[in-house]
Amino acid sequence: MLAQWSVLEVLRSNPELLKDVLRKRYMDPSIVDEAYSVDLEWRRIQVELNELRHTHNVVTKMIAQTKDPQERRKLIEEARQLIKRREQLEKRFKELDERRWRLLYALPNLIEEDVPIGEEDAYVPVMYWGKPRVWRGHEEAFLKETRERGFNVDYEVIDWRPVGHADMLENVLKLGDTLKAGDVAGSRFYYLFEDIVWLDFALLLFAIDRLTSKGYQLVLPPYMLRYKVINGVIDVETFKDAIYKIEGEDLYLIATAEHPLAALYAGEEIYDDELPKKLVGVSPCFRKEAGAGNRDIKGIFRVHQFHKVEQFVYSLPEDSRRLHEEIIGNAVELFKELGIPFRVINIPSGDLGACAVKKYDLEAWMPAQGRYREMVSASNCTDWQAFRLGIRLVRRKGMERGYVHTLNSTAIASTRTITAILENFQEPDGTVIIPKALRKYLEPFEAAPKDYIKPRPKRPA
RNA sequence: GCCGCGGUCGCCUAGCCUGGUUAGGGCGCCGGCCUGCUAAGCCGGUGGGGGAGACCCCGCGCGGGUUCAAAUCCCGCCCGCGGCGCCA
Repeated sequence: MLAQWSVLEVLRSNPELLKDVLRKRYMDPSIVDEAYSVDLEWRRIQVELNELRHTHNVVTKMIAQTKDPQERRKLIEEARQLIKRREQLEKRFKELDERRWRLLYALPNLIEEDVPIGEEDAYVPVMYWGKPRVWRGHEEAFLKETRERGFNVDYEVIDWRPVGHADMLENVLKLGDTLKAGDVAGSRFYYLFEDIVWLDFALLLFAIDRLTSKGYQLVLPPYMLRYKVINGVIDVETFKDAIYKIEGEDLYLIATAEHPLAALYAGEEIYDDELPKKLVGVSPCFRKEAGAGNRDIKGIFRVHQFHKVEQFVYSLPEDSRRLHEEIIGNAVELFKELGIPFRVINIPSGDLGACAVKKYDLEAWMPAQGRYREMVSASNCTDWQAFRLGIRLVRRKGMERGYVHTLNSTAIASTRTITAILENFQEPDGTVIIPKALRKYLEPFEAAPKDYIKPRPKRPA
């Protein structure tokens, strides 16, 4: 009993606690009872089966040493009888084993003590930053989200209502076309043109530059993964609602670089002196958005594909809390540099993904919508992914074994960040001021915009 | 896509043809002994699971099959290397 998964340990030692976790996540806790009894039965049968296997092994070895043909025949007959019994038990064990794995795979991670308990709206803001522009009509809602939550956020009241990002793209700047994209690919797809495309790449380079400067290692991962791998990284819900499958092949499009980055050390052992391993991945992301219904149907806030720079960290169990603060801190720095007003919230138990024990979201203020919207999500997955992917930790001292912890956080998601820029840096005449931090990444290109994006009379292409 | 060869413990490798010792050896790593210190040397450990424990089971890319018995034989798949073909 060496390397053990924390959830399995709790299942065995304190199933009531685990049931409580499920309840806090608004999941059916009865699965815990089932998993508990199946695991118990599985262990019991295993003892029995191992004994049978042992006696059979003993007889088999005797056969090998027996020269006398008479004696041999007798032993072989005895072995045959043992196999009959063994096979019956093995059939039961196999069923039980499959059922056990299904149940274990359905269990969510534990929950960190400081996670707010409740459904979606029970989130707790932990910081606000920037001086949001608040249209007069949104002032009340804004104060509700700030002052009433105990944060006195400095803001600027404006009398003109900013144009929403979708209209900005489509009708003011005329640098996006979701209607044509709808014709050729479907809703939630888009064409972007000229300045917006430059902006997309500049944002990615900006995030990559900042993170690699901090020592994060740059990775371009595969954009597709096998079932076995992707199943180790995400939970059923995400699978169902987010993942595209390649027809006729055992391949799935990644919904984020987190998936292939987590898989990078699948089935391997990592020595404690190599940790933490900090990675920054860049990739397109493909999402079905199956559960989204008509939410955010306009524009490019919630789309089937976008680019993202992702932070991913492999850590020692005792360091994962600190590194969780670090990666959300990195995202905070990026948004401060961009000058986009935001807040960070602590996601409540009911809204946590199954893999995470704790999650922070960074939400940007959206002046046209009059509310904060998710830009970044930072999760501490502890050993949940590592267990499923078999990423072991080996401690030099005593060669003790366990599982590493994994953490992930968005750095920049291109389209979402663009929506925040289009709304926050919009002037009354429709011009969009480009954040100074991006200048460096636009400078080398003659055709790229530098200081602002101007409205156009018509779509450029 | 086709043909050939290969995949063994953290890494390298033996074993496979010809089924049956405890999967042997080297390196690395951990612990101990020795030592004034270092080097060297010696002993043990170094995949997963179960059991309170003595121990036991499983594990040779993955999944099946044959057999009393499979790393070894057979079938399918995956991956790698070489060759051929095809394509940008």
